[in-house]
Amino acid sequence: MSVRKPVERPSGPPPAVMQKIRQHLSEPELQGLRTVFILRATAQHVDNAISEWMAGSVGSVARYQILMALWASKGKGISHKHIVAAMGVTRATVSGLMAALERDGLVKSQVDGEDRRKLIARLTAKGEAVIKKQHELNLVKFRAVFSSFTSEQLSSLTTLLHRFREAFAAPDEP
Amino acid sequence: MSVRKPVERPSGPPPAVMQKIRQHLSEPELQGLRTVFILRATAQHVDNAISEWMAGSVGSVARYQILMALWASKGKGISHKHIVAAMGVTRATVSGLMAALERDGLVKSQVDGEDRRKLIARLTAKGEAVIKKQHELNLVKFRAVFSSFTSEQLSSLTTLLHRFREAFAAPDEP
DNA sequence: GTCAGATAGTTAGGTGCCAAACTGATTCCG
DNA sequence: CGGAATCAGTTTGGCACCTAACTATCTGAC
Repeated sequence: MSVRKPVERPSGPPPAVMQKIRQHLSEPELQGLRTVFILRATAQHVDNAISEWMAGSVGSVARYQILMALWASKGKGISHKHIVAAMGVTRATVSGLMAALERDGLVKSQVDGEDRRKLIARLTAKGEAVIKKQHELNLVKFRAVFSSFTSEQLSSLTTLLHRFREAFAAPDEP
Repeated sequence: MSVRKPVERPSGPPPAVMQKIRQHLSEPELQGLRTVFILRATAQHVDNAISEWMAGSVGSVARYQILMALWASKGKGISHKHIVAAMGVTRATVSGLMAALERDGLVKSQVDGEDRRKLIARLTAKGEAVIKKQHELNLVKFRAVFSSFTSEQLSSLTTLLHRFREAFAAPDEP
C-alpha cells in the first residue's frame, strides 16, 4: 500500500529556536517570526503523528483527505478539479496522489462523458473498506487527542490560523 | 542560488474542506479534523508566501532558519547537531540543507579539532551579506504582515499551537 | 467553420521532510 | 588494551508539495 512506516520519531526539543536573535529583530518581528517557525514545526509534527497511525491502510493525511471527500460523495464521484479546490493544493500534487491511489486500487477515475477533459474519481470497494476502517480508528484516536480541548479553543485556533494565512495572502495593496 | 521562483499561486478557495462529512463524524471529531486540515493548509501557504519573497537570495524558510542561527552565533560557528536541535528536524534533513548551502557558497563547515566527528558550520562572507540583506527585507515584510495582529493574539496562537502539538505527541499513557 | 484562448490533467525537475542503513570517531568497560 | 556501545553525519529511497512546460479538449469570437 506504499506507506510510511513508523518507528523512530526524533521530534527534538520544543523548537525554542534561536533565542539569541533578539540582537537583530525588534519585538513584533521576533514574535511573528517565532510564530512562523512554530507553525511549521507543529504542522510537521501533527502530520507525522497522524501518518503513523494511518500507516498500512490510508497512508497519509493527504490521501485520507481525498478518500474522505470521495466517501462523502456517496458514490457519485468527484472530479479531480474539485479535489484540487477542496484540498487547496495544486493540480500537479493531486495528479500524483490520484495516480498513487489508483495504483493501490483504492480509487478509480474515468473521463466524464459530458466534458472529456474531466476525470471523475470514485472509491473502489477496496477503497471504501479502507476509509471506513480508518474512520473507526480515527474516532478513537481523535477523541483521545482532542479531549483536552474545548470547542472554543479549537475554533479560536482555526480562526487565528485563518487570519494568519490571510495576513500572508496579499500584503500588496496600499 | 537554487531557488523557487514565484509566479502562479493557485491557492484555491479557503479550505472549506468536506462540508458533507458530518454524516460520518460527530461534532468534536469533526472540529478537530477540520483544525488539522486548516493547520496543514496554513503552514503550506505561509511557507510558500515567505519562500516567494526569499527567492533569489536565501531561498526558503528552512535555509533562512539555518542562516539566522549561524548569523546569531557571531562568527563562532555552530555544530550541525546544534542546528538539528534548534530546528527540530532530523539529521538527514539538516545534512541535505547544509550540503546545498555549502554548494551555494553561503556556508562553510569544517571538522571540529576537539571532536573529529563534529562539523562546525560558519557563514561565509557571501552568506553573511545574503542574510543581512534578507533581514532588511524581512523587517519590512513582517511589519506589514503582522501589523494586524496584537501581541496577545500572536502569543495566544503560539500557545494553542504548542498545546495542539503536545496533544498529538504521546496519546499513549493510561 | 475555424482558430485563439481557456480549462483539465500530466510530466519533469526540484525542495523539504522522514526512516533506515551505513561510516568514522569517541567513549566506556571489563 | 581492545571490543561494544554510542554519537555525528551521510546516503538511499520515498512522500507531499511546488513551478513550468506540455497535451487534449472545449468555448467563444470572428
